[in-house]
Amino acid sequence: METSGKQRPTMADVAEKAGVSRALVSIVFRDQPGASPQTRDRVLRVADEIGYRPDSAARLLARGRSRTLGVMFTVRQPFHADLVEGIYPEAERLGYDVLLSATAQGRGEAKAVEALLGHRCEAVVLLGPGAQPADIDALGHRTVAVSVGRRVPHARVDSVHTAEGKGVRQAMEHLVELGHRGIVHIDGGRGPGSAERRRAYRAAMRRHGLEPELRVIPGEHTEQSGIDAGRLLLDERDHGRPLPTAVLAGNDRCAMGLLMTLAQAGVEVPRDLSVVGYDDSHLSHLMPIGLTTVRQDAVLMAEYAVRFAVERLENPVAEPREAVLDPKLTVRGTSGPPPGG
Amino acid sequence: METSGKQRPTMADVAEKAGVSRALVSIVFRDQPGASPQTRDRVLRVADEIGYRPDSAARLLARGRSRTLGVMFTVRQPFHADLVEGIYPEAERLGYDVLLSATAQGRGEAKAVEALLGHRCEAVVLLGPGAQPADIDALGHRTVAVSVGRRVPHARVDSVHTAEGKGVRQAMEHLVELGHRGIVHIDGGRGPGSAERRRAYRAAMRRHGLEPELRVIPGEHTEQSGIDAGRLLLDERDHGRPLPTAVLAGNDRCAMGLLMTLAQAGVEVPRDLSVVGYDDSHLSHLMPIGLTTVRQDAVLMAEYAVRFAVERLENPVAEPREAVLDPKLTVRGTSGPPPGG
DNA sequence: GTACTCGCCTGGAGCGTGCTAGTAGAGCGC
DNA sequence: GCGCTCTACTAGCACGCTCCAGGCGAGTAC
Repeated sequence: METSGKQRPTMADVAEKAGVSRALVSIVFRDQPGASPQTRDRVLRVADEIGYRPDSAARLLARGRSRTLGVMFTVRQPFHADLVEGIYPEAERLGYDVLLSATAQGRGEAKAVEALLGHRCEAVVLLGPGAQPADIDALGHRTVAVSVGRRVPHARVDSVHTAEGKGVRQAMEHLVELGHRGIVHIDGGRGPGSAERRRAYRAAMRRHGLEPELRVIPGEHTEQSGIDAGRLLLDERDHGRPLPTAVLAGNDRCAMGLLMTLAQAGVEVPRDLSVVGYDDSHLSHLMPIGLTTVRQDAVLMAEYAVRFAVERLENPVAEPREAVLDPKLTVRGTSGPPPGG
Repeated sequence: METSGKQRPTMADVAEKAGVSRALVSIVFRDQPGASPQTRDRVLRVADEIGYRPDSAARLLARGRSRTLGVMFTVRQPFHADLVEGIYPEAERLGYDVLLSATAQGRGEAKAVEALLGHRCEAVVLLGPGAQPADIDALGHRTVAVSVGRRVPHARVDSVHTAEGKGVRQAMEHLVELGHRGIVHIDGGRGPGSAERRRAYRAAMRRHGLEPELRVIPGEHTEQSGIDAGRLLLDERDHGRPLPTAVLAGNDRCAMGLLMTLAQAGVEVPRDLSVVGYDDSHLSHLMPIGLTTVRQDAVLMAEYAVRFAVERLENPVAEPREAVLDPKLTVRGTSGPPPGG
């Protein structure tokens, strides 16, 4: 079997071998009317035989449109993985191709987006973008863009996110009902949704008359942040300050870091301390007792994002839209009544 | 500011505005000799002004080569994230573009690879492929392919993996030296490298005269698998069978699941039980006490993979190559002397 | 002077598709 | 016979770029 060095077969090859014109092959492959069933069959058979596969570059160049959606994401965010898994099927359903571009060390968001645009993506879906609102707005002017997990108020982009306030409120109600008063929040810094979550936490504490107990530990959406916060709390305990009875983490990753630190220090969850996360990424199910968390429906968010992008492509002048999904508290094993309660 | 409906600017636009030919613009953008510094400047300035960005589809179509590497990966594998982060810079260094295609629910490896080939990737890098060797071989005949983390003995693909046996051996020496005898292995099922790791575990147990203690718990490379194994062990303990004193997990994810289960059950690591992982993915650093694990150098593996792909593109008839990297045991906090030792 | 090289630049032929306009042939009504 | 429609098909340009074969002017060697 001859192997390499071969040119990949083109439409012309198929056309010649099937004894038809290139245009006819094109028609067959686009599933358009204008070819008899017999010819259709023959063309497809020949194509399969010689291993022909339409060249998306040429195709893309020829028709004006690429029908491709670019997705910018961060490799290490489990929640992004959930979103990506949701984006693929919905895009396929609407006849769009998906191109992924990851941010990474030495490859910032700008670079990742450039790569997507260079590949002629018609729209860009940004998963939890950390860029300045002004930059996002600028991008929205250059192309169709959708921000997922972060609202960008006055920018020319659609956005999909959850009602952060509502989610936090549910979590706080849950904890307060269990009897908690000393509830600490580890926040997500400049991460998507953090500001809203922080605000809602503060409001909930005030509403329940717990203002004296209000405390926000600065953090970010990483495991390390949870670990750091955990160490801080344990350290303080060793110096006389009692542990809070519950912690509302910035997201699941942060909660996981915290849980590990606590476990290693012999603090039993939820007996000694309750922990609530945010996202309901796949991580949450992994804990043997399960992480109590605020569920953001990744699949639904992904579907909205794709649909927004596609619809805006069809009607570019529409006003920016915003989908605000209802989060839902998912009570699992890491929350319970406070020690003395 | 006018926004949408605009055609994206082309080379011709830049050429006209700069008062030169299209070919000259092309030269400037490819950074090739044949343009004076002044002209170069002017062209670049004009291009920037009108927001020109070379169209990679057209570019790709025009030169025969796409200079694009396709990467198939699994969104949820942290180690893949590490690899992807290593692939980007190396590919860029060698002048290649990177396209990612994820496997996901309802999107198998075949589909992911098809997408890459449709986009004219010259080579495909498979991260931990689970496909049949025959299929991988077939792919290797159709295009340049590199398998990472899994050797595919008689196939026409290059591969990069670590000397699994060596890594396991180091881990086992470490545990035995600490005084462990009851060492259990949770294996990785059909996951990449699992067979070799399992074999090396068995050999090591025999070599140290621990054959009676030899035990392999079937698993896979997921957190869930670690959780299940942990539950199994705890369950057995409750029915009288003593816990092993050490567990060699199939990979880090598995180890993490196990650790969580243990922590929740009050089993203290490493006092009551030592745990060793495999991969040294970012997870490992996250534990407060750190996970003892066998380090696979993701960056180095990524570099090899990219280089193999590129070199084979230049010389397609070369014999398949195999890079076997030395893993290195990284002792952190989850391993220590056995309870009675 | 001629002959040559060298640096800077242009014209035009592709690359593999999509798509529009058009053709050949069959069928039908008159 | 003619004119019409309909199906099955084809010719050829366009897409935005690369790259090759030059061209033009200035410098250099003889």
